[in-house]
Amino acid sequence: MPLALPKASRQECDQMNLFSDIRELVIAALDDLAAQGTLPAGLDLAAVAVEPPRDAAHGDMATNAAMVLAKPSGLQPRIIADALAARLMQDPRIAGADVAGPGFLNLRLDPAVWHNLLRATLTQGVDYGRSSLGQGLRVNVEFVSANPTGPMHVGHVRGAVFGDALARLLAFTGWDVTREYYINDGGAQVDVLARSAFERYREANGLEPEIREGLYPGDYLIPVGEALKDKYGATLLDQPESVWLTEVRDFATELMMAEIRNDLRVLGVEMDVYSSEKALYGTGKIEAAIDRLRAQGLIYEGILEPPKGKTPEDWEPREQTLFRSTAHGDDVDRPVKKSDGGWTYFAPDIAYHYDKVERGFDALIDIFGADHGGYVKRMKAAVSALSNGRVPLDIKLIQLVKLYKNGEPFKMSKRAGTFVTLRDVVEQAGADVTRFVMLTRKNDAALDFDFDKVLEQSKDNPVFYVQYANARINSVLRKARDAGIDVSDQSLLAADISILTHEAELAMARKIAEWPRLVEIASRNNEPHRVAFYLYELASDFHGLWNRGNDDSSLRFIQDGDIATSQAKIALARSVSVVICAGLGILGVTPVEEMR
RNA sequence: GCACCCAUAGCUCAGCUGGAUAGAGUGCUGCCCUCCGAAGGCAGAGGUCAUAGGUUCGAAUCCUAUUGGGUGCGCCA
Repeated sequence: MPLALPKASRQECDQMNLFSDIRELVIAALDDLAAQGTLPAGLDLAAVAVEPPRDAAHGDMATNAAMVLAKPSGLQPRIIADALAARLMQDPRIAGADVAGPGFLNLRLDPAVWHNLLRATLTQGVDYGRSSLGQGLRVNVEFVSANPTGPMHVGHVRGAVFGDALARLLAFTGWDVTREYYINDGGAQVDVLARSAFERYREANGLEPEIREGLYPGDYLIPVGEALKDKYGATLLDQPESVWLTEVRDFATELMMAEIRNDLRVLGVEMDVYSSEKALYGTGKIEAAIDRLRAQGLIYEGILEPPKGKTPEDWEPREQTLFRSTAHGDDVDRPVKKSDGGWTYFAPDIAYHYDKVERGFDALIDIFGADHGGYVKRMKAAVSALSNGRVPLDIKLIQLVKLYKNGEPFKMSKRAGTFVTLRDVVEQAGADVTRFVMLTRKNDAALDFDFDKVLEQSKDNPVFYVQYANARINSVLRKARDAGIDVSDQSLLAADISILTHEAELAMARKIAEWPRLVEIASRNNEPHRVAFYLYELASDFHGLWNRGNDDSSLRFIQDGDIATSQAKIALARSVSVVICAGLGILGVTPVEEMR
């Protein structure tokens, strides 16, 4: 959902996004050309872009202005490009402007631009790249929302990490973010939990548990049974289910949620709000949400067509209460009541999302497992109807994680109780590694998680590679300090950075300049994985520069006996470190200063 | 049958919401340690971006169809 921003606020808050700065320069130049009559007035400049060129040999930045304006202006791209180039050359920041290819204008920037950029990076620290893109609007990110029937397993981890990183990314780009967990404690599965826990309670009282088919067999319920015994002694043993079900259910659910909160904390995820499905029942909230839809003529009694080609055997036409989701883009209308008159799961979901709309959020994001892909359209339809199209809902589907150990697939069986828990993963791989690796794929692609590879210390492990770059930089800082060089950010800022003129060093600065732009793109698309990939590239460039120092000692960061030069070069390294720390911060990964 | 997601180098994947000669890692081939850290470095080979059309100055990217894979499709959440 791209948002148009007034120029003034952009300049105040996003001081050092070079790409938007130069784009504004290009736009201003085009306005001048229009004022002079070189270009027709009133052209739509929205499609004018300033981007990094694919090949660095083409220059520092490229703009497509001449090509996108050729048709609406009725002029040849070459004519526009030449005029624009001449106009841009009047700005001190532009050192060169060459027309190339089909009409690209390649810009070379004055080295002082890069030097300013490095100073800005050091000044702003890990706030470098922060923006006002979200304009302080309120966004609700709902994620994890695992059923409170057991500890979190590895399948939940990716959703948790993704949601948390997305929340951090949005906060970094100017959104007011609420992280929310929807507790599915209103359905039959929590009754199953209660019955399973009750068997463990009998076990704690010295009786033989009967873990019947359909109950949860996992050992994690044994402590729950013991806790029940501590609370109730033997008093529930001879009671019928009708007496204990509600109490045991609430008790067990609460313990499971405590467990889940703990698991999330281990991963470094803190929720702002926990919402309960159960709490929606009996309050009239579900009825109110349905009535709201009814008032729009979107609720009716009707009979659904059976799915074609694959009709369930026990299918029979049945009149049901339906939500006319097709009026808001869905393929078929969806039932909100079961045949026994109770709500379907969809009804409380509608009420829950209505509640989020009512709480005043400007945008909603749901993070679902890929197996819930079938609910995307109906959920969007519901939010569209409930908010009169005001509140956009983006739903990100998280694909499966395939576990590997020694290159072999690692099978999980829920029934045998041998699933890999979140705790297992974090204990073996560590929270930082787990988080980073989970973000090295886009959310809609399946991800392989190999316990051996993620702990490997080599170049093909992106976590290590990025951390290693930061550690190297800190190693330089330590060495410089030992050599008596002042490497505080203040004194680096005071250093004469303009002596950095080597093409490799300016290329490094160019990569740093991409950070604010990358963050913006990642945020607009709700794609935190882009941050992880950028960090890998940044680290790779840094390692490359480091290695060139092996052959060309003038590229080393510490120049013996030349404090001024050393400080300038260290300022560059320190800037890289700042961006790595900012990026890792978005991913929720702790930067390390030393490899062990 | 329908909907959604996916298809890019031998393998695992990026690819900037339409830009220039499609990029990394890994694997393969060949070089390189007296070196701020070789847990590496440099270079090379490797592509019909699943297929066929369309849209336009320009398509891996957008549209249509087809093929192949995944997920889901009333009384489970």
